[in-house]
Amino acid sequence: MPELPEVEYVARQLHGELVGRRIERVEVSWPRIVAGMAPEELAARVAGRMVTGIGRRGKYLLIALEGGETLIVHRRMSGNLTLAPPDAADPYVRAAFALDDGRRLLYSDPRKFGRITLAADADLPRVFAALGPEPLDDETFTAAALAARLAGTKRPIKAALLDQGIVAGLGNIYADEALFRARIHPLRPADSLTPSEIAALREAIQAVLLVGIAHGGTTFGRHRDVYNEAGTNLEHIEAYRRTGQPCPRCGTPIERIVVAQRGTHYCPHCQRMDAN
DNA sequence: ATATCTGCCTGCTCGC
DNA sequence: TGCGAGCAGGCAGATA
Repeated sequence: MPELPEVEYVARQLHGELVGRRIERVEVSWPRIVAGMAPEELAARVAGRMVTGIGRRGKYLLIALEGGETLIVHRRMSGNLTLAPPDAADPYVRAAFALDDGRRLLYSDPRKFGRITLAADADLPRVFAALGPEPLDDETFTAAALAARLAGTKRPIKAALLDQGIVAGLGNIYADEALFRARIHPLRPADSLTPSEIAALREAIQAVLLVGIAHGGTTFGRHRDVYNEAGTNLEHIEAYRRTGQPCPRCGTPIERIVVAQRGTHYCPHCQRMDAN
């Protein structure tokens, strides 16, 4: 699933490919992909505009357009953004952006969970008001800030990490990886973490995200980059979906439990319920 | 208000 | 071998 690293990697690629290009036309083949307005309205407001910048907030990809509006793309479970050659036949394309150089930026999504919308730049702070800090921003994502958001909630720490209001951009893969790296049991009540554990968790979150970005993201299922290439970060995954396989640190078989309705993978030896 | 549950979707895996 | 059931899971919206 596309999480922060998968979105960030694609954002960096798109920066080089799209900035300065003009979007001449938008074709939507699955109307519900467009959120907040009719597909025809989005198409009309985007057509003819030049791309002025690419950004990311949490798992949201931002395509800034001249005229003060920004396309917001969320790939959810199975969405990909690719610059396909003209003959590419993909039955899952839900929207296509025709560029002024003849290429097309395709949004492909079998599950149809993804969403594309358009917002005025002035409204972006309000659109993302509920999102927590960017985990790779050292100014806002401090140990103190993380501690403050975890205080007062007894939810399992795994559930808290999946809450985009606590920290933006983590999904099931990198939440499991961060907890494994920080040696924290996923069921630990969020408000029971010690200051040193919170500091370790913060470091672990940043580390697993940076490793993910460096390897083009984790391709477990369908994630592809802009050039339709799979990411190679699966080789660096230590816990997620490794049920029964040996822990890279101690050799104990990785276990799978369900936390907050989601498959959760951890080492029962390295990640104990009692605080370290 | 906060925390948990349901629906959205379809490709894939598993068991009979 | 074929087929149906169940799983995967981010997020909006509903419910407790």
